[in-house]
Amino acid sequence: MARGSQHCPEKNCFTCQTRGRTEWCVLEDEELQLVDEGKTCREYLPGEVAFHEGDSCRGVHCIESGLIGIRKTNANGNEILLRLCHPGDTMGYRSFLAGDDHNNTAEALEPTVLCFIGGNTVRSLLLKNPSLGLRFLRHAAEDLNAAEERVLQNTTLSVRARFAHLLLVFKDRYGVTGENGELDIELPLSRQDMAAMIGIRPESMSRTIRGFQEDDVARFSGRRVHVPNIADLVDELEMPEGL
Amino acid sequence: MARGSQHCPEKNCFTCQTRGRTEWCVLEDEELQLVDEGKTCREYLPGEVAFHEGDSCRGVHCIESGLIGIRKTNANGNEILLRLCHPGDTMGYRSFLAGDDHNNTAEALEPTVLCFIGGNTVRSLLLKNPSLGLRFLRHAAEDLNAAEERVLQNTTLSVRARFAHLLLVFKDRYGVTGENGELDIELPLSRQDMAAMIGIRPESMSRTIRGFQEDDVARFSGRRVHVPNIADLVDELEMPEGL
DNA sequence: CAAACACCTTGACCCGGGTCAAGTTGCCGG
DNA sequence: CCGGCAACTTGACCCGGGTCAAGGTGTTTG
Repeated sequence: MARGSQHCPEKNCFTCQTRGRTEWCVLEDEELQLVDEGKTCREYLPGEVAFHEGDSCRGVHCIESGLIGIRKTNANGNEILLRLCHPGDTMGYRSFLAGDDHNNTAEALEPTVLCFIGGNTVRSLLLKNPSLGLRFLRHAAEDLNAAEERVLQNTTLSVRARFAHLLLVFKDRYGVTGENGELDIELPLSRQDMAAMIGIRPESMSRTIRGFQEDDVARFSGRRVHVPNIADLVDELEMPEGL
Repeated sequence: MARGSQHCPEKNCFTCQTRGRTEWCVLEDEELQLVDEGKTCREYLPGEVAFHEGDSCRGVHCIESGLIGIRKTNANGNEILLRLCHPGDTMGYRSFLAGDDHNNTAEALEPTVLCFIGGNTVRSLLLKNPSLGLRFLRHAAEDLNAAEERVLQNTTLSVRARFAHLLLVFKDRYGVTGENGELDIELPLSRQDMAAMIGIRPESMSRTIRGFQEDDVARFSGRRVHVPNIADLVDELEMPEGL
């Protein structure tokens, strides 16, 4: 195991770039002070794990910078990548609130700085400021809709359609849209991690990519993707009915 | 469309059998009074729908008695049965809290009585009593874990394993366990609805059932299931590694 | 520079489950 | 008792994606 992890210069919640767009934006200065004093920051290198499935959940993690992948493994050793977490996202709040152990694994996919906020701090904040709870509730509701949507997608759509869908999701955060329906994306993931996101094997990922290139839906070069016409990508979502 | 739906004699929240085990158990008498006065009750016959995907969400529904199936449909017309809701369950709180339209459909699978609680009532309760919000938050967290678990199951397990899993889930609510590992279940669903639960076609459901019978894992007769040995059912979950 | 290692790609093969079509069974209304 | 309809079953066929095995490519390490 790489010895690259380390405590890093403490970050400051008051000047945190992302706070305005997160659950924590509802905190009063006095409450934020509590967070700021109680938190611990740490840097993770790619491949390092912030928490494992089964670890007891002692608080929540907030992403200051970087990229985290949430993985889940089943009894047979199969693994999928459930979702990506970006700066500003708070991780582990569900296990924490449900009073469970962590039920998935958080792994850094890029160099990442996490702030850990202990359970006692979170509990007292929830009591002090009920709107924080409502914020998390709203977030959980949205995540839940996304997860159920995904259950449907994974059981009904073909691999091609699922991959097209994934690219369209990446578009919003990692894509640049050209004037005439063109699209360029800088992929945040390796092929095998993309495969894990849509629940297939790396070999199938390769073949799907090849398929898209043969049909001129998209052109891949390393982590760069060029889509000549977004409409073609959208069409992939509705393939089943060939008429 | 059957004209069987009707307002039914109003139910009383104070004497409701299931309240003690639900989110609403944290309400003070005065608050419960609000719910009781503001709610509307209605009976639904099998096949009737309480709300459709896309309907605007004006409040939450609480199940007094009966059984509800939550369905979700995608753009290509494929449909799955996401989960079942039982007496005491509150439905629609996620769309309500996220401020979205309903994103799935609630259909009665048995004669069912629902109490509808309007959005204004819910909002004022959440403000009055923050622990209600925390209750729902906890519930959402649990649902989310279940949904993510299901994403994993559906993409990694075989149909046999998924069906075995479904039967084991039914065991808790609809099963009677015998002394020597025997198990009898009274299925709450038709075959096609079971198929929809694990994301397969009715034909595959039939074949899977036949497979279980041929291997003496379970015997099916209408909605009655007899499992000679629960251990065999559990083994089905771990098939992939045949060693 | 070479060796080692991860990641990716390709081919050959196979099988689980979807699809289509044709029955069967069971239930309900007249 | 019969006719009609929905749910269920069965068979034949096919194809998408998994699996296994063998390279290829690129990057880090000694």
